[in-house]
Amino acid sequence: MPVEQLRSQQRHQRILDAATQVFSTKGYHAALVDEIAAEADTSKGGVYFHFPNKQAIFLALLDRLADILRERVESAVAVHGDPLARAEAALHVVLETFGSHRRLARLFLVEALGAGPEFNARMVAIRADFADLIRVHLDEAVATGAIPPLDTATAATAWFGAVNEVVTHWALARSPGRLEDAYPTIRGLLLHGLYAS
Amino acid sequence: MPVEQLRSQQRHQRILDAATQVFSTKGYHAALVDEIAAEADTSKGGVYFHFPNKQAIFLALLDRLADILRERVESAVAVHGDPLARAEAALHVVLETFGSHRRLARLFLVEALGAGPEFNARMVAIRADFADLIRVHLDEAVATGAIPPLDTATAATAWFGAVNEVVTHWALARSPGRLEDAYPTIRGLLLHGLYAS
Amino acid sequence: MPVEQLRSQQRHQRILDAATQVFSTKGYHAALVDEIAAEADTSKGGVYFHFPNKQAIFLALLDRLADILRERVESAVAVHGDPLARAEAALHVVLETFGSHRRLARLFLVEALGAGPEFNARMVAIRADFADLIRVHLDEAVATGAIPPLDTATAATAWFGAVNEVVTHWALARSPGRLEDAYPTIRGLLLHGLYAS
Amino acid sequence: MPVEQLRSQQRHQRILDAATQVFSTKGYHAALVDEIAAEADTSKGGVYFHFPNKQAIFLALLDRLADILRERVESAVAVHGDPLARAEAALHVVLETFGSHRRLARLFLVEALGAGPEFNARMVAIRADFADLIRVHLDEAVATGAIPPLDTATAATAWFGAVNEVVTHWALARSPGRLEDAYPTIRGLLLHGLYAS
DNA sequence: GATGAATGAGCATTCATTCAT
DNA sequence: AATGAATGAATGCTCATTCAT
Repeated sequence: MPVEQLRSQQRHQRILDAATQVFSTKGYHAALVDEIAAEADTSKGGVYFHFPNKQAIFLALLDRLADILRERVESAVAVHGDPLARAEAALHVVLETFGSHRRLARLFLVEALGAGPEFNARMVAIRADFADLIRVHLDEAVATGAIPPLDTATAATAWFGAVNEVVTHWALARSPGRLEDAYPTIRGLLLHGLYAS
Repeated sequence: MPVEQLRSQQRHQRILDAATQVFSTKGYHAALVDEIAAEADTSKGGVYFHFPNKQAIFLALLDRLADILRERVESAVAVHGDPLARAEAALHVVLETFGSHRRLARLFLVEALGAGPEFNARMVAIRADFADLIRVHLDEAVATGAIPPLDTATAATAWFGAVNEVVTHWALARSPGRLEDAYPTIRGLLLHGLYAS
Repeated sequence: MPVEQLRSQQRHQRILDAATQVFSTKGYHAALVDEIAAEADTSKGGVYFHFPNKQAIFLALLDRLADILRERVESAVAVHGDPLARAEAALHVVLETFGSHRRLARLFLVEALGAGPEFNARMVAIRADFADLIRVHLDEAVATGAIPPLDTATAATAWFGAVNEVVTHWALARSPGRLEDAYPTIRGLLLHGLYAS
Repeated sequence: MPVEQLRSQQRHQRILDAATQVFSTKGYHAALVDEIAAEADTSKGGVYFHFPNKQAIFLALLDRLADILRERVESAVAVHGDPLARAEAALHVVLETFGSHRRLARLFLVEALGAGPEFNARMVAIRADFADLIRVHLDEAVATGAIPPLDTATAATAWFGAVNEVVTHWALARSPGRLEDAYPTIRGLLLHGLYAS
C-alpha cells in the first residue's frame, strides 16, 4: 500500500520541517516537543510515533542537512578538474547553501553545539567529514605540485572554520547582509593569504 | 571590613572556578547549580548569594575569560611594532592560551554557542571583539601598504574562525594532540594562503 | 458462517493466551496492549476488536481461569462421598492445577490482587467462591457430625488462604521446588492442626 | 541543630502517613505523587526532596510497617515461655494489628502485590520473614516434643497464609465486621485442625 | 553570610483508545 | 475483520529559585 507509506513519509518530513523551524528559533533546549507537534499539525503522540525522542529528531535533522550539503558539494566539485578549483567550489557551495537557508545555518553551526555532550561526538564527526571533503582536494593539489606541501588536515579544518565563522557571524547578526558578498574576500584569503591580489 | 570583603571575593572566585569545571564538563544545561555549589564547597544558597542566577554565573565566566584573553592579546601585541606581526601575535596568544586550558576552550567555543538564544547576543559581541582586535592591525597594515586593500572585517572574522575551528576540533577530540603543533600551518595559511612558500 | 465464527473464536483464545503470557510476566500495569497484540500475532486494533479494553481482557482471563479451576474442583469432588474427603480433594486439585501452571498461579494470586481497586471486587467474589466451594463440604461434615461445629466460613477462608500462601510463595520463588511436595503437610495441618499424629 | 533535623523528620513521617492514606485508597499505580504531596501539606518537590521516587516511598512504607509488626510480634512473644503459646501470640498480634489498621492491612496484603515485579522480591522477603517468626517457635515445639515432627517451613507459611486470607477478605469487604471475631476459629483450626474441640 | 528545605512551573514521555482505510 | 497511524490526557520527575532560620 504505497498510499499509506507515502502519507507516513510525508508526515515524517513535515515533522522534520517543523523541527527545523522550532529548533532554529528557540534553540534545542527551549524547543518543546509540543511546539514541534503543533507546527507539524500533529499531536505530540504523532511526533513520538515517528521518532523515539526529542534527541532523535534533532539528530535526524542534522543528518538530513549534512547529507544535502554533502551532495551539493560533491556535485559542485564534480564539474571541476583542477584540485584547487574543486576545493574552491566546495567552499562556495557551503557558503551559498547556508546563505540561502539562514535557519539551517543557525541550526547547524550554533544550536548543534551546546545541545549537550551527547551531540558533540556527532557534530565533530560531521564537521570532520566536511573538512575531509576539502582535504582530499588539497592532498591532490599537493600531489600534483600545484601547491607546496603542508598539513592538509589542519589547513582543511582551518578553511572550514573560516567559512563557518563568517557564516555564524551572519547567522546570528540582527540585520544580516548578503552572505555571498563575503565570498571574494574569503576566497582570496584562503588562496593567497593576506597578500592576495 | 577588608577581611570580610576578601573572603567574599575569594568565595566569588571559588564559585567561578567550580562553574568553569562543571559547565565545561556537562555543558550549560546539564550543569546543575547544586553541582557548582558542591564543587565550590558551598551550598546552593551560597551560590545565589553571590550570583543572581545560573545565567549570570555563566556570563560572568565568559566575561572573565574574555578579559583574560584580551589582556594577554594586548600585552603580546604591544611588543611588536609591525602591524602584521601584531596580528600574528594575537593569533598565537589565542592558540597558546586555549592550548593550555582545554576546558576553557571547550567552554568558550562550544558550550557558549548554543547555550540558548539568551547568550547568543553576548557571544556575538565577544567574538566580534576578538575579530576586531585583529581587524585594527589589518587595517593598519593596509594603511601602511604592507598588504593590499581587502575587507578587513571579513578577513579578521575568517582568521578568528579558522583558529576557532582548529581549537574546537582539538577541544572536542577524544585524544587531542598538542594544539601548538597546528600553529605553523595556520600561520602560513593566513599570511600566504595555500601558496605559502 | 461457522467458518468465520470459528476463526474469530480462535483469535479470541489466542489473545487470551497471549495476555496470560504477558500479564503474568510483566504484571497488569506494565503489560502493554501492544505486547499482547504482538504475542497474539495481531495488531492493536485486532485486540480491540475482540475486547472493549485492557481491563476486560484481564477480567476475561480471570474468569476463564476461575471456570477451569471450578470445573476441575467439582469433578474431583464428585468422586468422593465423604464430605471431608471432598474438601480435601478440592484442596488437592487447586494445588495440583497451580502446581502445573506456575504462570497462572502468579496471575491469579499475585497480579490479580493489587491490579487496582477496579479488580478488587471481582477478586473478592472469585476467592469467596472458592472458599465457598470448600465451605459447603465443611458444613455438610458438621451436619453429619464428622467434625465438631465451627465457623465454617472463616475456616474455609483460612484453608484457602493457607493454600494460597504456599502457592504464592512458590509462584514468586526464584527457584521453586515441586509444589506437590507441600501437600502432605498442608493436608495434615488442615485436618488435624499441629497435633497431626 | 536538632530543631531542623526534627522538622525534617516530622516532614518525612508526614509524607509517609500521607502515602499510606493515598496508596491504600487508590492503589499503588493510581496514587499520584501530587496527591501524596497535597495530603502531606507539601509540594511535589517537597516529596522528592525526602524520597528519590514514588517506588521508594512505597518501599519505605512497607518497611516501616514490617518493622512495627515485627517489634510487636517479638514483644508479644517474649512474655510466653511455651513455644506453641509463642506461635499463637505471634498470630494474635498480626490479627490484632491489622484489625485496628484496616488501611495498613490493605496496603500490605493487597496493594503490595501487583505493584509491579520490582516489589515482588521485597514482598516475598518480608512475608518469608514473618513466616519465619512463626517457624522458629514451631521448630522449638517440635524439638521439645510438644508437637510431632513436620515440615515447619510449609506449616508456618500456611499459618501465615491462613491469617492473611482472613485479613485480606476482611480488608476488602464492603462492610467488614470485627476481625478479632475470627480469632477463635483460626486458633482452633491451626492448633487442632478441623477436629478442634 | 550561609544553609538547605521547600516550592512549583515545566516537560518529556507513555500508552490506552479511536478510527479512517 | 484487521491494520496501524494518530490522539491527547495523564504523570513522574527535574531543577532554578526562594526564604525562614
